[in-house]
This record gives sequence, structure tokens and C-alpha cells, in this order.
Amino acid sequence: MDTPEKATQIATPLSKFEDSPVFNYINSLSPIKPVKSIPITQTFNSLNFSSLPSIFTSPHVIAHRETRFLKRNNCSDPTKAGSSSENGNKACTDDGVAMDASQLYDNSAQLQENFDPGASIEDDSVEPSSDSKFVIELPRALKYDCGSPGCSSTPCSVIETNCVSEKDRTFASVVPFVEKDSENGSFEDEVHLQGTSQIEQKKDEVGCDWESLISDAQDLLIFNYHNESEVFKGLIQKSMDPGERFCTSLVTQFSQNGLSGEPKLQMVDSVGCSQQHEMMEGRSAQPGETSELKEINEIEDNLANDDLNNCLTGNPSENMDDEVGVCVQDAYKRVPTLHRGMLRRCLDFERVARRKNLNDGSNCSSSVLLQSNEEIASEDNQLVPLRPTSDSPRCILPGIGLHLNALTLASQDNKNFKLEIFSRQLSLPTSTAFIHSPESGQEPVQESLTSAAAERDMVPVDDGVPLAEDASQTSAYLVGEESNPNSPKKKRRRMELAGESESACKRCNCKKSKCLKLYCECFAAGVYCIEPCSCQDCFNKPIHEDTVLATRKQIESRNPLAFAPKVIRNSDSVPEQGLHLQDESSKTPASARHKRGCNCKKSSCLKKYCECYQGGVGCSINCRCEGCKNTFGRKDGSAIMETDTEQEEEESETCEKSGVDPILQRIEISNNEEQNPGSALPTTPLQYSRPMVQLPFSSKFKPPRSLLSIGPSTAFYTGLNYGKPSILRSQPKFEKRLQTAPEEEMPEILRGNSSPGSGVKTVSPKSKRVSPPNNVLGSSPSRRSGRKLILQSIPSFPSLTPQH
DNA sequence: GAGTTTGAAACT
DNA sequence: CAGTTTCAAACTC
Repeated sequence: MDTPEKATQIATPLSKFEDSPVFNYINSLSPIKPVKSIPITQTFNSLNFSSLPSIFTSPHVIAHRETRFLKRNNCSDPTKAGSSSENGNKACTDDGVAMDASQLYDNSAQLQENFDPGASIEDDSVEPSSDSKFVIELPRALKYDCGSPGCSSTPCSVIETNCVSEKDRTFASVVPFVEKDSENGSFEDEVHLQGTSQIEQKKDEVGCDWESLISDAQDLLIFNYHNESEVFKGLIQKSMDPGERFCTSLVTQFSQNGLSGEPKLQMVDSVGCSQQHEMMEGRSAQPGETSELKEINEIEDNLANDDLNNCLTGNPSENMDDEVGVCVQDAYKRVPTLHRGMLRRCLDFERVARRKNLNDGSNCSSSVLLQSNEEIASEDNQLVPLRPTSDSPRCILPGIGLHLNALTLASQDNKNFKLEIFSRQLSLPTSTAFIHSPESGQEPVQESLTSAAAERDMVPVDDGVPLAEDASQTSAYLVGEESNPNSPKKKRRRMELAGESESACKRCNCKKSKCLKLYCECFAAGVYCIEPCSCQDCFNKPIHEDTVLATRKQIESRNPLAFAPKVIRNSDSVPEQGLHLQDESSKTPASARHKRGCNCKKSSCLKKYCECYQGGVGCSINCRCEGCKNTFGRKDGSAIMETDTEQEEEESETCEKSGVDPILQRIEISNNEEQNPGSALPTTPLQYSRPMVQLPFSSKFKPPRSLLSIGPSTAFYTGLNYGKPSILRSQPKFEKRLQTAPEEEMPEILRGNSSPGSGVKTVSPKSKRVSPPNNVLGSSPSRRSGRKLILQSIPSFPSLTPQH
């Protein structure tokens, strides 16, 4: 394997870093010798996630933990230390997750373990000396986490409190822990906190392959972002598929039962990382059962089901699930819509995973799953305002492959957030594909289609069109009616009435392409045509699935990125981080802009003819547009390059025309320069800066179809193309975008301009204004220096230093 | 709703 | 790779 190489690589950077300020800083912070851990962090960055095979995941995870231990327990546990040194390096290498994140995970995990009555005891016995260290470090880590903008203060405080209490007493008793926490918040918080850590831990464990699918990073980030992390936990847990839930409960049980924290957990981790299924097995493995995967497997379904049922039904159980379940409901209610959406996402993800499992043959009681879904949905209905105000993300299917149709199946009830979630779930590409497989049966597909159709059709409540109607229409569609010009039109009209939000939903009107070419928006978006479409001779239907897929393949063979989201957001897509994306990265400019850039000549990029404008993003150097006046930002490079006066003039013009606030524009422009959408500063219009957060689209602007899907979709398409799952795993770090941002920026800035695509395109003679200057500028020292300055101004991260 | 404009996609 | 054609959305009236 790569192990040797990686180790070497790591070693090198370390030496370099030792001198780095960061290193020193870390050193100063920790009494322990961070030597390995710190370098590891940097290594993370330096190394590409792509290099990490799923196989490594488990080791990797272990490594995390061990690394942590090494750091903390350095002397306490020789055995662990040894293993950690080896594994730690490896793990760090492949895991794109920020070291911080890993630490956080470890901390939380450990915290939990320690806090857990049983676990704590064991831990004590195992690592007698580690406690004090842990106490010290844990707070630090937590604080660090808290330091993140979004981090919720509550959890941190709780944790800290706990730590303090621990100091005095040891981790032996959970009760004190609870009490302490209750002081700050509620018991729920405590539980949630625990759950959170569990979840994180779990994710860490699972973090391999399919788990990575979960954009845990995002989720986690969100998690931290809001004070209601506890809610998340609950939701997550709830949303968890049986296996995961079970796992979580297991973790809890582990701790409660007094299972050894580290060693056994590690076993579980390793097991879990191998595969989804395996993962589940591993997780399900009880303390004493770890060895027998098969047995576990058998048991798993039962247990999982039981567990799930218990949770869902709210029956009291031994597990925390009960508590969680209860808490979840309460918490869930309290969760803001936004959060819920996020949670939803998790949920959906889970669902998808489940589906995948089901398809694979392992059926953990689909009924149970459905039940959970329904329950959730019902919750949503009750608690959440169903209608996203403006153009709902829901409509944004783009970027989602045909599989989307299948995915939607699961959550018919909660249509509102589903799409969004799905779109973001990009991570599910593989699973999606599988789900979509014909084998799954027409029914599922159709069903999914139905839901999808319904979703797409879904009109804001105010529209006055009941969902039921849509559903009925959908059903009609399902019946197999090829294309229904009449009804579609009606519907269309309705949609139009509904407003722009509707427009976001793809409806095609193809006449000659048979909806099998990219001309067709539906096809291009990776979704089947539905009733509202006015297409003729449409082949983009489940009935013609084979044809569709074949055509799709063909097109992809021609252009692998054909179905990739047209608008790519750096931060979300995390191309740099993505394992698979790396492959893509070479092809796709990782700019936060339109994938290929526009070629507008007459529209001045002020009309929807312009894909950039349509996508709500500014034009980039990739664009070959003429007279660009894109209100979302003009070609970034050129903007800078061009004389200020010219720019200003243009800006003023734009402002006048668009009515956009000049200041805003300036900001945008500056952002464009940086081309770092992912960073705190949005590259594109502010409103879109954080699609993840479900920012409302301005009424003025229609939701760019690909907007929300950008991040995930990117990954998605990658996955789709390559059929690799994963992708998102790299994100776990969300801890702080700030951290990642610089990393991403750096590459982007450095390469972004020089990126193959941009460079080539820029050169193109067509690019009237921009091209020549851009290229020149791109390479020009002045420009670079400017960017470099910007980068430098940003707090340097370890990752940046080491590699470059 | 018909016709025009526009630029992406597809083709040569 | 450039030029041309096809196509369907966006736009206008």
C-alpha cells in the first residue's frame, strides 16, 4: 500500500514545520509533545484525500484516536503510543479531515467515554495517567472548537464544565456530569452533547466510504454553527439509519456497560470503516461480539430494527435512544427551520444509505425506515413551515442525477427540504446510481419519480395548488403517459403564476431533441421529464431508462463534465479535498464560478441567456463573454486587471441597470478577485454566499438551478462519473471553514487563474476583453502579489506552509 | 401565444 | 480547434 510512502512524506513535512510558527504555537499550547500530531495535521492538508483508499479509513480513524492518545497519553500507554505513531501518520495522511476536527472528535469521543459511567471506569483503569492530561487538553480542544464562528457556546461550556468536574472527581460518575450540565442548560443538553460526541465519533468511525457521503463536514459544521447542536444530535440520531442508530446506541452502551473505551472502540472503528455494511456490522458488534462479524450481521438487523422501533415509537428502552428520542422531539421543535433543513439533510442521507442497503439486499425492515421517515415528515409538517419562502431550494434539482428521482422516493412527505437535501447529498452519487438501478424495479423508480415530480411541481402553498393535485398529476405521469402537452401547459401556467420560485424547477419544452440532449434542461439536470414538461417525443422518462442512461453515458464520454453542475462553488465542492474530485479538478476549474464560463455576446451577461448570470454567479476568467456586465461579478481576473476607472464605470453602469448596491458589487468584485467563495467572503452575490445555509434567494433573482446543488453536486457528479462514493468525507472538518478556506484559497488563487481551463479559455481569441489581459495578469507579478498578500493576511495554517 | 433573440450544445 | 448548425430557453411584443 501507500503506507511507506505516506510515512515518508509525512516525515519530511514535519521537519519543515517544526520551525513554523504554527508548530511553535501548538507546542506552546500543549505540554505534550505534539510532534506527530501536529505534523499530521499539516500532512492532512498536504496530502490529497484522494490517495486514501477506503481501506485506510478505518486505520485512519484509529489513527486519529491513537494520535490523540499519543498526544495525551504519551507516556501513559506505551502500547497505544506505538501503534498511534504508526497509524497516526498514515491516517493523517489520507484523511482529509482537519486535524482539528479529528482532535475534536477524539476529544468529544473521549469525553463521552470518560463521562460514561462504565466507560469512564474502564478508561481509568486503562489509562490511569491520561486523565489529567485529558482534562487539560479537552478543554483546549473544545475551546478551539468553540472558537469557530459558528460553534455553539452551549456545548463548549458544558464540556468545559464537565472537564472541571472531572478534575475533581474522575470520570467515574455520570451523575455528577449530568448535574453539572443541568446547571448550564438542561439535561437534554447533556444528552445531546453526549449524543453529539457519539455521533461524531460514529462518523469518524464510519467515516469511510459511504459515510463520507454524508457531508458530515457540512453537517458538523452546521452543527457547530448553531447553539442547537443538541437538537442536531437528536435529529441526527433519529435520522440515522437503523445501523447507525444502533451503532450510536452501542457506543452509548459501550460506555454504559463499561466497555473498554479505546481498544474495543477501535475495533469497531476498523470494522466499520471497511464498508457500509461492514460498518454497520462493526458498529452493531457488541462488546463481546466484536469478533464475529457474521453473527453480528445476523443480529444486526434485529437489533437495529428493535432499536429503531424503540426510538421511533418512543418506547422506553435501555439505550440513550429513548432519551434522545424524547429530546429529539423537543429539540426538534425548537430547531429553526434552517437547522432542520440541515438535519433533514442528514436524514435524507441516512435514507439514501438505507435505500442503498435495501437495494443491496440487506433490508433492515424498510417498513421501519419508512416509519421513521414518515414520522420525521410529520414532524416537519407540524413544526416546519412547509413552504420555503422564496425560490425554494427544493426546486433545485439540478446537479442531481437521475438517481435523484429515486432518492426522492423516500421522503415524499417532507418535500420541502428533501430536494435541497438531496441536492446537497451529492455525496451519494454512487448509492444514488445504485438505487436508481433498473433492478430496483419499476415501482420504486416510478415512485421516486412521483415524489420527484411532486417535488418539482410543488408550488408554494400560496400558489393555491394543493400538493395533492400535483401528486395526482404525477401519478398520471407515472401511469406512463409519455408527454402530455396539454396538462403540462396548464400546469406550467400555474407554475408561472406561482412565480419565479417555480421557474427554478426544471420543465422542458423540447421538440426535437427528445429530451435526450443537453438542450433539455431536465435531461441536463439529471432528472426525468415530468408531466409539467411540454416536451414532445420525450425519451427522458423512466420507461426509457435504458435509452436515457445510454445517452447519458455517451454524452459523458464526450464530456465527462457534461452533467456536472454548471456552477461550481469551491467551498462546497471541495475539489481540493475531494478524493475523486481531484481527478476532476484537473478538468474542472475549481473556481466558484460557472463551470465553463459563458460566451455571451449580446446579453452582456445580464440576462438569463448567460449561464453565469442564470446561475447567480459572476463571470470568471473562464468566460469568453463580451461586454460583460454581470451583476454578480465580472470576470474576476479581468476586473482587477482592468483599469479601475473602467471598472468603476462599468460598475456604475451595472448598478444603475441592475439596481444593485454599488458597495455590494464592490464586495463581490473583490471577492471575485480572491475567487474564494468558500471563504467567509462570498465570491458570488452575498445572497448566495452560503447556499448551504439555505439563504433565501432574492425575489429579484430566480434561484439558479444549480446554485444549491453546487457543492454537493460537484461531488456528486464526480462520484457519478466515477462511481465512487465518498467524496464528502473530506469535509468533516468543518469545524471551521476559516481554516479550510485559506487552504482552498491558496490553491485556487495560485492555480485558479492558471487552471487549465481558465488558461486555455482565456487565451481564446474570442475572449475579447478579458482573455489577453487575464492571462497576462494571471501570471503578472502584480496580480499575484496582490493575492498573495491577501492570503498572507489570512492566518496561516499549517497545511499551507508545509506543502508549499 | 407567436415570433424573435440568444447562446449553449451539437455537429462538421 | 474553429466554424456552423441545431436547439430550446429567454425574451419581446
